[in-house]
Amino acid sequence: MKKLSRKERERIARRELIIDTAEEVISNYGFEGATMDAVAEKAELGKGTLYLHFKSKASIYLAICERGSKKLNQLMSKVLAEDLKGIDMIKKLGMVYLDFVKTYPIYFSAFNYYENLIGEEKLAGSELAAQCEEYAREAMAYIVRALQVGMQDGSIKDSYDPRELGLIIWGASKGVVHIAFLKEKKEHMKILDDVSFSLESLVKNFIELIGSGMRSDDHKS
Amino acid sequence: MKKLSRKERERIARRELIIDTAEEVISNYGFEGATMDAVAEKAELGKGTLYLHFKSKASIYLAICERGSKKLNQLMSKVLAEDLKGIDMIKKLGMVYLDFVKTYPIYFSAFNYYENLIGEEKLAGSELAAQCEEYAREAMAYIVRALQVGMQDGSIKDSYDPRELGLIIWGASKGVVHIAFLKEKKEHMKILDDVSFSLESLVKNFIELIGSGMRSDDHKS
DNA sequence: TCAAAATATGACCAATAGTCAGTAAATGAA
DNA sequence: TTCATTTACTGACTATTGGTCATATTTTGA
Repeated sequence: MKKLSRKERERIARRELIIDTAEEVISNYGFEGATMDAVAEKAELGKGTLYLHFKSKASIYLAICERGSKKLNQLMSKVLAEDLKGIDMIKKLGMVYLDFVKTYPIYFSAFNYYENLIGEEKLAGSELAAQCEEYAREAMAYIVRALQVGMQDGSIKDSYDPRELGLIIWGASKGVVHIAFLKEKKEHMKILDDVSFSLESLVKNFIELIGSGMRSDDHKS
Repeated sequence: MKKLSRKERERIARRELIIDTAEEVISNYGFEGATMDAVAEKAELGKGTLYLHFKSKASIYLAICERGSKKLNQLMSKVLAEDLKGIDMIKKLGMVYLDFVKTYPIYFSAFNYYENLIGEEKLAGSELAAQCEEYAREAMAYIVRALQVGMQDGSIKDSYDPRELGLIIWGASKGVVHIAFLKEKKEHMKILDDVSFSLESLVKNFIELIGSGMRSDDHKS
């Protein structure tokens, strides 16, 4: 048992090494520009070895996506554990997401990559894709939970269906952060150059905007 | 002059044919799966001919993106011409966008494709990319204009900066429609299966939500 | 009528994802 | 320790596909 355990640990370490290296290469060359040969060389492994751990290039990207989802969910779960009004939980979830994107831009890119794959087979029947989906479901559950808390404590209107509202908040948050994020990557997107607001300002105002839309009347300022 | 004009028309027709065919092939095989050979064959042209009109595969995708932007902007400009309260213009712009995405899903995909390219060179110095950017800027201008109308006619709070609010609305709308759109592509995204709302319902509620956030107090129900 | 210019073509090239036959290392029984 | 067997690794090779270019075809206009 000990022996198997060590082998298992080594196997996992190899896998992690590959993912680490892939993140590094992608950071330097982008998702398009990163090649399997480059990853193999940087990890000091033969290319074939990569394929012992991942069945395709897309799989590695999904693994990165999985890492990111896991990390984000950990951060979100902490917010849920705090003693806050529902409306403030929602706000804090928004800020946590913004912070996450700024701290780990590569995971944000990986999420987009993943979403673009949906619908184009490739990830059909993939273990990793299923895991990513599960994490996404979990993240969604946190948002819905916070909304329910808010409806319970009276800080959020209960005229919306929490699941539908959750989906809206999730989508809208991603959209706003996405657009703010594009702005940070200089070059192009001159539309954004006209607007001189920071990512923070944008997200805070967004949270404020939807916040005042969903806040129950007896909590309005 | 007549001769040159005819040649010019033929040249444009060829170009349009290629874009039409590319749209068709992409619809069948996805952006990843579509190959230049497939487009050439379907258009009954030699592959080299494609490169007389477009300098790369990405260029064709950008051309599709440009078409879509143009179309969307036409639809948006009509809304601006209507005699509506600013807040209702914003709502209508949202519905127009939703309708656009449902009617021309390929353009929505093309937009996403375009955005993913931003930052990864490839479209540096591209004529088409510049045109797409210009259209995006124009779309943004419509939203800002509608907000200004609303602030003027009193239907929208003037405590926000219209440009910042415009960016938020634009990003959030895209995010919500995006997530609702993923739902339509069956398979995967089980998170969304839990939620049985239609794209319409989602977008309407979203518009309602941000609407009540930005509506000026003397217009509140 | 025909030479020159413009246009079209597909065989070819380069890059890269993915494979596999062969090699090396680890294991564990004798 | 030895060696057969299993496991892990490798990089040369294949297949696919975006992009090029020498050649062929068509159009032009003198």
